[in-house]
Amino acid sequence: MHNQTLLQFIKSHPIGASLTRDESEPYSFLKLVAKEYKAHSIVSRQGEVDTRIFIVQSGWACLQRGLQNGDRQIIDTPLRGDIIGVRAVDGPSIATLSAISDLSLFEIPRRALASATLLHRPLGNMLTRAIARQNSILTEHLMNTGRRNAMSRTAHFLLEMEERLSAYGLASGGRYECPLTQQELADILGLTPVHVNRTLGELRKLEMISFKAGWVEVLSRKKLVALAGFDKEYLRLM
Amino acid sequence: MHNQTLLQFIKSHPIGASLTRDESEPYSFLKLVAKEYKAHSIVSRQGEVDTRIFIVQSGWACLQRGLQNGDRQIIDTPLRGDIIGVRAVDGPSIATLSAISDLSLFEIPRRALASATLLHRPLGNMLTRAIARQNSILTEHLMNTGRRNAMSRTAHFLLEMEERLSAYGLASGGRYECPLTQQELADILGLTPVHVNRTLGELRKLEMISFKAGWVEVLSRKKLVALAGFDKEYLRLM
DNA sequence: CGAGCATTTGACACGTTTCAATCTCTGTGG
DNA sequence: CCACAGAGATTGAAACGTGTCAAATGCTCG
Repeated sequence: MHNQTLLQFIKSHPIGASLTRDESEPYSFLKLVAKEYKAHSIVSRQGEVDTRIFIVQSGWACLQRGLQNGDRQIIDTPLRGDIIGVRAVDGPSIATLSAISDLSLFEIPRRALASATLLHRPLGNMLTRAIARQNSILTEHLMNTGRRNAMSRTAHFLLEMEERLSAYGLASGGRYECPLTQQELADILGLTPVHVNRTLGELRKLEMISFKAGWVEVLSRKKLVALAGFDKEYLRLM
Repeated sequence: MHNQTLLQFIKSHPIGASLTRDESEPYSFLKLVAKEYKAHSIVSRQGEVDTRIFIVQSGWACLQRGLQNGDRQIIDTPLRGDIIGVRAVDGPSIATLSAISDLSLFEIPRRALASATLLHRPLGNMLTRAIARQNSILTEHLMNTGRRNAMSRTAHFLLEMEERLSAYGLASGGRYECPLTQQELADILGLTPVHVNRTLGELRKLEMISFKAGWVEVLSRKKLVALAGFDKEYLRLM
């Protein structure tokens, strides 16, 4: 099923489920229409004004910000259920949103979401919590680039992805599909593609992880968690 | 004046001012009491449950997160008007909140803020925007540690602080008080104190900035902005 | 089958860290 | 009011992790 109402979405969302008590559905008119994007296509460009809010229905998105010299940093890879595009003000976008894999997005005009918020209080609550969680994720990402070396940084990221995907049943037995190229991984981790390659090789040699043909498999969670200093608390949804 | 109501605060806040239209003040009972903390004291510890929300009235706060090996990353240095402690869930805190300078904080139980939100819609709106702005700041911080070298990273941070302080008239003529030690700067920038020292020395030699005796002065904004690739758009409040 | 992109590997360069010593403040007690 | 203690700032030399450049190999899709 590709289309649904916002209320249906909220109920199905890990954050929203616990918040939705009354069933008045005053804004069930707010239909969510899924829009499909091909892998590598651009949804919204840094610097351009875009007042839409997106919610990932399926696929891997990519939120990145570029420097003048052409370097870029990938801020996050939003996955199913993640909300994108909540900016404080009606100004140009801070980052570019694109599709890593084929991507399906719900699209809501910011204004419509704001009105819906006024009609249904838990929605605003949910929004706030969703952004607060993004904050946690960003914080940990910052820890990564600021204070962890290539090995534990990479390990940490791969564990985070597994945890986030698990919340939607998209990972099992430590195995998940990951369409990221090593170049993209580098832009996430603040490293060079070459060094990412060596790091992955090292992790493979230590039998901690396998990453090939678009699939990641955690071989030794224990070793990996120790190396990364990973504590999933920051990802908690409820 | 040290104490005020939440409504008064919102009206005086750059974000809130534009949002507050009706004057019904249904929650004027929500008194903000400023609490004073000595420099270097700890307000709230990483890993402990703390359901308070803080708003900086004056001074420099420090939000940091520690690694097992003892390293730490300073996530942000909240300044006047900044809101701290909005976490998605009632779990242990992600980071430690402490005082860099003498610090004055408003303190609100999360629950009280949530109720106030239900009574006065613009408040929730303001909260959302405040967190969204933190998100922008975090994003840029991530760019810094991920993709900028020591020189432009340092330059960028010093420009950001000037911009943020300016919003409250706490910087003028490119000059502002900055109680940060080089050790703390290092933990913000993801560098070593030694290297921060060399970097500041270099910036001084290039006549871009002066930083001594707790005061920062931008000597050549033009050169600094070019070096940092600084664009203040991400800090916009309204 | 070939084109083009992603991965892998090697050698070397460079930015940042590490370790250790010295210097400069600033506040304090005698 | 001066001397001292302790923290922060500064400097140097060497080590180390990551980046750079370039070439080779392996995939995947038309």
